[in-house]
Amino acid sequence: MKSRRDDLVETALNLFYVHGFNATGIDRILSESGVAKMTLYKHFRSKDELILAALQLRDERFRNWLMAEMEKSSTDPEERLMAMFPALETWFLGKAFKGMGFYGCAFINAAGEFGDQAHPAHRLAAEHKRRIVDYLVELCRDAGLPDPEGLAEQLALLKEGAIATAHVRNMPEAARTAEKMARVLIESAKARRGNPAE
Amino acid sequence: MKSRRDDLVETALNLFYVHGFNATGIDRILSESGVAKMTLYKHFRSKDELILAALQLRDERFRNWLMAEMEKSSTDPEERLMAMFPALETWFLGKAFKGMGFYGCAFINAAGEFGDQAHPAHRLAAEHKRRIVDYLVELCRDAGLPDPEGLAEQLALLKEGAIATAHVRNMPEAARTAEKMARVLIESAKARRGNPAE
DNA sequence: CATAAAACAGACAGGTCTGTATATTTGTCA
DNA sequence: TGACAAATATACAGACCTGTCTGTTTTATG
Repeated sequence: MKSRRDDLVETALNLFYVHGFNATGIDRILSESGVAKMTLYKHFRSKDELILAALQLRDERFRNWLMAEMEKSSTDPEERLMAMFPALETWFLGKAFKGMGFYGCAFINAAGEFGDQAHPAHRLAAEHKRRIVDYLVELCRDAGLPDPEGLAEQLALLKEGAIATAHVRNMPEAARTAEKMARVLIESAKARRGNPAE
Repeated sequence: MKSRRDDLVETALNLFYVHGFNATGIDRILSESGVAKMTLYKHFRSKDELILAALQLRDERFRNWLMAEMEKSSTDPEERLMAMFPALETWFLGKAFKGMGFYGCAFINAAGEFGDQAHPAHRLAAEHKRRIVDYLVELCRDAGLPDPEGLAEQLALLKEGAIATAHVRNMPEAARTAEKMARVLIESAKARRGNPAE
């Protein structure tokens, strides 16, 4: 059972994602969700709070989707890591979230609009990224890969690069580029296991 | 001799970069640049045109800076490629452009606010990224590296990933992560030279 | 069914935004 | 100095923005 609050946050997330935060007025969110203005301000103190709620929903939904994609691919941790990249490609192609095309990463976009590191939306974006890195570290550890923290940071950086490239340049194939790079980097890390010369 | 138009575009670029495009009103650009409103609309038809002019200035200035940083590092093409990453780090630390802190990539930010691929600002962002890739391809070729186009795309992807990571998570050290990755990828490409098995 | 909470419609205040109009001042160059 | 172009200040129109207020209707629950 979806509450009016859920309708609101859902609609807000979609509009913010497609058109940006500052460019999306609450009147549009209200008319598209069919919710009255007073109801909005009963649930949220301000538009900023609605933005935060939308980003929290996005964080939860995106990470759940990504982890599910990775985990359904295999039971092997290393294969699960590599499964991140085909998952990204389906996202880039607009096939990941129903009724929602690809407009880049909502959190990179949020950090762009709210450039100040102290802004709550920017902090939320940083948290989102950190949570994903944490998950990758876990998988690297399970896979028995050397320097799991360092390798997870590398894979996360590939993910960010693929997202930015796919969106700005309209190049969904960036996922495949990142995939190839990940393979090389993981093999290189393995080759240096116990042989960390240089 | 700087014209009023230059003052306008310069101030606009700074404000757009720090606060975002939609969040920056013309009145603020006018008051900070000390230019009258009618002068703006004599030089530009609309705010959108001013945004495009600011992004064009940014494109020119950023690429000139990056290429100069890379070229002053060495005469060897491969070393020049690798010099991109220390250059990125000085940027992330706010030491690249005087009086201008680091607020991510202006073009990633623009693509975020103007999500539609057909929007002129988004297209300009894509062009900016393509021009940088072109330069990297050229360097890869000069360095005699195999598959220069593919390798340049990889290095560009590392650059995007480092930028996004440095900005969203406030991690300037992402430049060093990307640098290490680049070294591995270049060595791997060389090792497969004439031996493109698998 | 009765009652209370929730959501509704719609107007409105106060501010900000882009863009225009008008009239005055500044600067340049002959 | 005189003439012309450029930039200025200021006011304003019209739209949009967030957030508030009032009163009505719907919905859920006992």
